[in-house]
Amino acid sequence: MSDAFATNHDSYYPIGETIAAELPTHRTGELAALQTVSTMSRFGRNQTIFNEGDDANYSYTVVAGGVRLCKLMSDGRRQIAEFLLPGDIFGFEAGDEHSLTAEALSDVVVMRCSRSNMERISDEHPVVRKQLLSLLRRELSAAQDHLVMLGRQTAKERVTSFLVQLAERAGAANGDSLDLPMGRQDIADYLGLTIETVCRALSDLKSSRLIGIPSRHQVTIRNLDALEAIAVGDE
Amino acid sequence: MSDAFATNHDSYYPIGETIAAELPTHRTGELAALQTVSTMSRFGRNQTIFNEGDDANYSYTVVAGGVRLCKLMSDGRRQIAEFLLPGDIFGFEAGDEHSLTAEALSDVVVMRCSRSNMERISDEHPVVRKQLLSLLRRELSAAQDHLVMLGRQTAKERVTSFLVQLAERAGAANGDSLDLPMGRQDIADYLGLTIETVCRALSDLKSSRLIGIPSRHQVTIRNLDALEAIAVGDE
DNA sequence: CGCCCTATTGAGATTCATCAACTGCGGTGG
DNA sequence: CCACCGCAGTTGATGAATCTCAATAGGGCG
Repeated sequence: MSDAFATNHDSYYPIGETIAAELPTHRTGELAALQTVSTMSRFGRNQTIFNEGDDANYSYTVVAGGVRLCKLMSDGRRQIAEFLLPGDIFGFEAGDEHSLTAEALSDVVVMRCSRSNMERISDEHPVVRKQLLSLLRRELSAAQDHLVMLGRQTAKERVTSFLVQLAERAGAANGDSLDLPMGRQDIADYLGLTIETVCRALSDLKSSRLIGIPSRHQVTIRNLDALEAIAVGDE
Repeated sequence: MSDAFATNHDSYYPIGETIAAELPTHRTGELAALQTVSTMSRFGRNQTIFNEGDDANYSYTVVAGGVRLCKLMSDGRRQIAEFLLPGDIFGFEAGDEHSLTAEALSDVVVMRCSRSNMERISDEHPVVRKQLLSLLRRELSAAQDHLVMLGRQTAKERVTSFLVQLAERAGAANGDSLDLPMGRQDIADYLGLTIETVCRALSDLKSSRLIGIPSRHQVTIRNLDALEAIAVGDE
């Protein structure tokens, strides 16, 4: 879980377009205002961005790469709460401390915005404020779906739901391939399963011809309808 | 799950103190402003307050009794996301629709506030706005803890964590008794277990003398430290 | 080419779910 | 006042799903 090679570069950007150009606008939308007061940072694979319990001085937006947000139990058990892709915002906390640990799934570029700037901007711009509120509620709603998955779905249903989620997020259809920026262990920790169970479920879907697995980090959707049916429990 | 006897009475209150007096102030705090534009309603045990997918025209505050928020799968599997006690706010949604179903655990009294009033007040009062934001973030943080429970804890740990949560919420110490307004099936659906497994775990804790079970709806805390240790996985 | 890391597959152990019987309590009515 | 009924909870026996442990495979990189 440790990574020696990773280093962390900060670089100050003037303002605006260069950064904005890299962001999928459908996700960040009007939060663009934040970019004007943000700093770019870079993290290597498996590097920690912040730990649960750290002072929550900054919020972040993913620019490139992927991030996982997780909780660790004292004996090492891990639960991943969320995978973040470009455009996603994280580290925007209730209290003084981060409630989750953030780690880079792959090499990742993030924009960092200080808490005070965040608050100032959201006080000044009702639009930004509403967006942040709406962001939180969407996250809450996503967490609730995640609860159903962990509490009431079988292993196969969880893995399938996960793939369907990714497919929807990417707007993928039959024949398209999905990128899996995370490893199998990450998927297992997101789904509350072991890595072996995840593998078996994937192999199973593959031999049923619902998916293809051209490489470790790619899955081809072959029959999205069937996957959606399995995800909801219609065998 | 259907209940014939339950009926629903609405009654308009003038303003203020009579209602405020019934509320535990530590929870609602300055959200008191909402009370001035709220309506009181009453629901019987197991009665539905709103369904997932219903138009989210109102937000609610529990005044007396308990409420469960849950998700249902098409085949009847149920996951309870949250139990609400007096002072808790719910039904404050991201989109046009409620993302969860709300049902009365017992006979319950709620204050209802229209979405438009809610938005107007939160636009006019920065304090209320910040409180709602903070409320959402606390809920999100609670949901994340719930994810760990469902994804990574054993049955015994889950049941124990649940009791510890209740004890903390009630500020209970060794020797104190907790009220369990919900039934065993509700607990099971909250913890992602079956009713039998919940029973066995409770019986187990009882025979280890960590708790007492004077009645169906009460649990006596005998050794909170030991319970907390089990909840975290220190056998 | 060979090593290392990740993923996959296999066999046996364990936890929890399922199915079924029984208990205890509160309410109702004789 | 007591007997019966019904529901919620508890306990027991069995089985299935998933975890654990172990061996094997595959891909990228020095």
